[in-house]
Amino acid sequence: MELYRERGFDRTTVAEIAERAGLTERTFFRHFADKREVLFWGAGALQEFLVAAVEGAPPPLAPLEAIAVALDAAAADIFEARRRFACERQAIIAANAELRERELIKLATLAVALAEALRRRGVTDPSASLAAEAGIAAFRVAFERWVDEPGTETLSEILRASFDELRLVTGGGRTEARRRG
Amino acid sequence: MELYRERGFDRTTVAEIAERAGLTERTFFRHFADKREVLFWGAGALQEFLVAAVEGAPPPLAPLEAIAVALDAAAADIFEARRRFACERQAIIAANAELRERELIKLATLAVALAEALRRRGVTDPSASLAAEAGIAAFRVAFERWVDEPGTETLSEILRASFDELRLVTGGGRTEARRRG
DNA sequence: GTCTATACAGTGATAGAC
DNA sequence: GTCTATCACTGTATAGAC
Repeated sequence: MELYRERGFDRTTVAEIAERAGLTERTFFRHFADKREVLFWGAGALQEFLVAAVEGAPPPLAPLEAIAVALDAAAADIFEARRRFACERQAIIAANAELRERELIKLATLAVALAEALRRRGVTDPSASLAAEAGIAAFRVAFERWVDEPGTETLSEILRASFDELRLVTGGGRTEARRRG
Repeated sequence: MELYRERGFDRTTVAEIAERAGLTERTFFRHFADKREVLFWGAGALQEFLVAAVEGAPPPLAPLEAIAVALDAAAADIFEARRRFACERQAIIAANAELRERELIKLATLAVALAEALRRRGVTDPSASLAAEAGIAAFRVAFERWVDEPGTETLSEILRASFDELRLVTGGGRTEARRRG
């Protein structure tokens, strides 16, 4: 992370990382499948957290609501406490195309896992996939705003607004007829 | 494409591609930024088509409906005629993690472009981003089913069903109360 | 015996100089 | 278009820790 921040991702060699960590290059690759993976360490734990939250959501909740509840819990319990780290990490990722690719595949994997969790709740496909994908989209939009804007709004709050917008935008037929509330 | 199909993406070297095409390795990299980009040639044209379709959609259409109309046009005018090619290409991509990453970034780029097109229609953010992302999710789900199932259903038909499901799944409050129709 | 690290020697994608 | 360097990543053989 230090090196990536200091000189940028592609100006950093694995040899340098290994040296600063006091390890050999080969050992680095034993811990991380590739140079990018360093930045995606927490992804596994986050996914487990969210899957458990979806599975544990109150039974009467509709698919998208179960996803919303899970993401909201992650926002409050995981992200809020690590805002500075999340911002730095996001800056590094945003500056590099390869890293953005990896980020997208992590989110796509997450969506697949959440769809599976929904199926375990009895939701059938394609509803399960669509709810998971749409929920992740709402999260991404919220996360971006949270990271970009220095405001005092919590991720939870932004996330709820994002889900409201999602329901609005997919809800109506012609024109923006409905109103929030 | 031949080589990727014959021996797989990562068992194919750029030297081999260049040789079969009667070019030097360096020339290959003059045409394609990297080894993967070969498979994503049409992406630019598709994006232009969709952006134009969104901008040209009837003004009273709500954001998601404009996206749906555009994707439907692409399904009928572009994809349906190239089903065999689409399937082969998808098989190559599905078999390789790096290629799946590239595919996702292309779709994400497309979503951003469609969101911009919506903004040009007067839709504000985050509605524009959410409609674009949700629409792309519906398309992806439909495309997968079209490619995987050997049925006679057209992509258009599957796509419409996918959008119906999306509206359903994001529409209700608790439980799957509403019914299709 | 299993786990974790190292040393060493490639292969092949990609960038730069000309 | 050619030549060449860099560097991510892999295969394999080996050795200490528990």
